[in-house]
Amino acid sequence: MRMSRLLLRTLREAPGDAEAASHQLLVRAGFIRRLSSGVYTFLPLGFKLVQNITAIVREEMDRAGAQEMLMPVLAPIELLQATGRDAIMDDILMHLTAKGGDFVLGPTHEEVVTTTIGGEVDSYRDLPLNVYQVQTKFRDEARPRFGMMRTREFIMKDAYSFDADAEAMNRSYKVMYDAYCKIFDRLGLTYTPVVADSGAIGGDVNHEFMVASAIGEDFFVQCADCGYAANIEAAIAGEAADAASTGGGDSEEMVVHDTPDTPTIDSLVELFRDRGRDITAAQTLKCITLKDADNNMILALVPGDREVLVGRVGNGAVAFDEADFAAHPELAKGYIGPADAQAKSFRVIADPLVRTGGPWITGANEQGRHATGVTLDRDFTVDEYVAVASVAEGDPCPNCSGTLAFEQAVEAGHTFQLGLTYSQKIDGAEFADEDGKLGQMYMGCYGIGISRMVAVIAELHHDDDGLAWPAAVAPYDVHLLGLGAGRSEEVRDATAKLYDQLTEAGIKVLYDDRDASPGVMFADADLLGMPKIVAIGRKSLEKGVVELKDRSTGDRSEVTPEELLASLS
RNA sequence: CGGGGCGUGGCGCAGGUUGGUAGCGCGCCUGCUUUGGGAGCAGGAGGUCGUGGGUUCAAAUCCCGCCGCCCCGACCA
Repeated sequence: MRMSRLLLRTLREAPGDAEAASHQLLVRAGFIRRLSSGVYTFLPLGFKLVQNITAIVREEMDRAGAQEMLMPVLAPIELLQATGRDAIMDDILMHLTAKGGDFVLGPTHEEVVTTTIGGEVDSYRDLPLNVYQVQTKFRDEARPRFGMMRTREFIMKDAYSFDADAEAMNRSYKVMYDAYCKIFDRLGLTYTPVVADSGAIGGDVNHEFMVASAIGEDFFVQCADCGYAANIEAAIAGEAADAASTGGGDSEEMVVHDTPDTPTIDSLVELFRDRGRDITAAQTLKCITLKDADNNMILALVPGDREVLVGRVGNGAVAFDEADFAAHPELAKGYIGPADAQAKSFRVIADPLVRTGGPWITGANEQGRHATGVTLDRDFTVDEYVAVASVAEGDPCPNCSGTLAFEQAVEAGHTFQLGLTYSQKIDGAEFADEDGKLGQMYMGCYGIGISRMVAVIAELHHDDDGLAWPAAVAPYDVHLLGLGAGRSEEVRDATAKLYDQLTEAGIKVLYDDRDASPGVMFADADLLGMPKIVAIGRKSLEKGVVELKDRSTGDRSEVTPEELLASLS
């Protein structure tokens, strides 16, 4: 490709509203342009990148036995209603009313694929089956972020496996899991598969493929000793977690203190420190009021330095909202304690850490008052122990004697074992088994955000001068610069000749044939980030060589055109 | 959805408190010179100052509403 004809405008300065390095560089290098918040155009160079990433994903999907197809973007709302996801995913669904009825723009395709495959598969002989597509998805994200990292319209590869039983589903899952590892290896990403929470997709076993990054929206924990890795939402700390202690011993009296304006743990800790008592958040007891799907009231207890993972409570539990507190004026919001909670119709659940810690500093159930020396089984009782506390850096590993470290990361892919979650709710997802009995298909689903990969790879592969694409995804293999070609016929001819030779050899070349100054050419080449930069100028011509620079390593060498051809083909 | 910030040529910004016919750098066009790490000179094009209303002789500037964008949080297959 001759640069003089390429739709490309590089920017010397980053757009003022771009924060992440990948976002700034992708815009500066002319790969993407924003149309609206979280809605982007891929310009020619950016689209080549998308195509290259997609090609790798396709190869590995095909190799793993998955078959590519293409489902509609439009999904009838009735289909989502059948599984209840019209409500579950309500806040991200984009609706569209058309002559044929009400639709949503597909945010993911479990329902569509289940009904489609259900209609095609009637026998166990048709299974196992794995289908995939590469398609634009729509999610009305509350907050698009960091350029291509989180957008409202994005390209995704989603695959779905169908099996006759759980064991076969496990095998299909393993094949996909391995394929994902190959894909991320080939994309030049350093990743960690972690045990994850299944969220709105549902199902049991699932893994997120995490890429460590300072702009990641997720955190996972990892044990350096045994390799255990889990999203913090799914992570469970080992039993031997150190007990927090107020140092007062079991005999510490319960004392109520006036603690005005301390509705949060932080403000409480600060107040005690101001009063000369040096406490930490871990010595306080966090009491969170919840209600479940049957409107039962639950009080969840965790040490004050932890969060309550509401999803672990079960039965659709959610935190009290303002209306709930308004309906229960006897609860002193911000000063709730566990004392006599059962008398207020709470079921008290506590993380096991509550058993090993204490005495606690916690709410005294009166506005502006807290109690110290609050002791388990003397001042309050627990109905059930559930691991509802978030893990903390340094917690013991659940699998070995190591400790857990935190890592910030981007979710690059996610694989789920869905089981019968969808096939039970969608009509027709049945097949005749060997005995002629009807069974339901065990499903798995597997997603990779293709357009997000553009941002993730850019985050990992750039420096102060610009992007540095891995060879496997780079839009072009070689960026060829004709230094001063505008005034030197020799240089122009030599560069054009090399361009033709390289192109004939099957090498993808971006040829800078613009009448630009050498500085502009070098700067743009570094910004665009093709793996090899080859410069020809009067100086190198005199020596009969070309200058070769490896964009990633910065290594420079002088080689003859013949040597260059030989090394690249 | 809560908090904060910002909307002025394609991009980055100044001007705004003190109202008086819009400016700088980059980019773009023409010409000449220049050419190994974002060239110089000269000339030129391009702006409903997000939008609607209000105050005023006069609004980019002051007041009110709305829209959009970014960051933090909540949320997030």
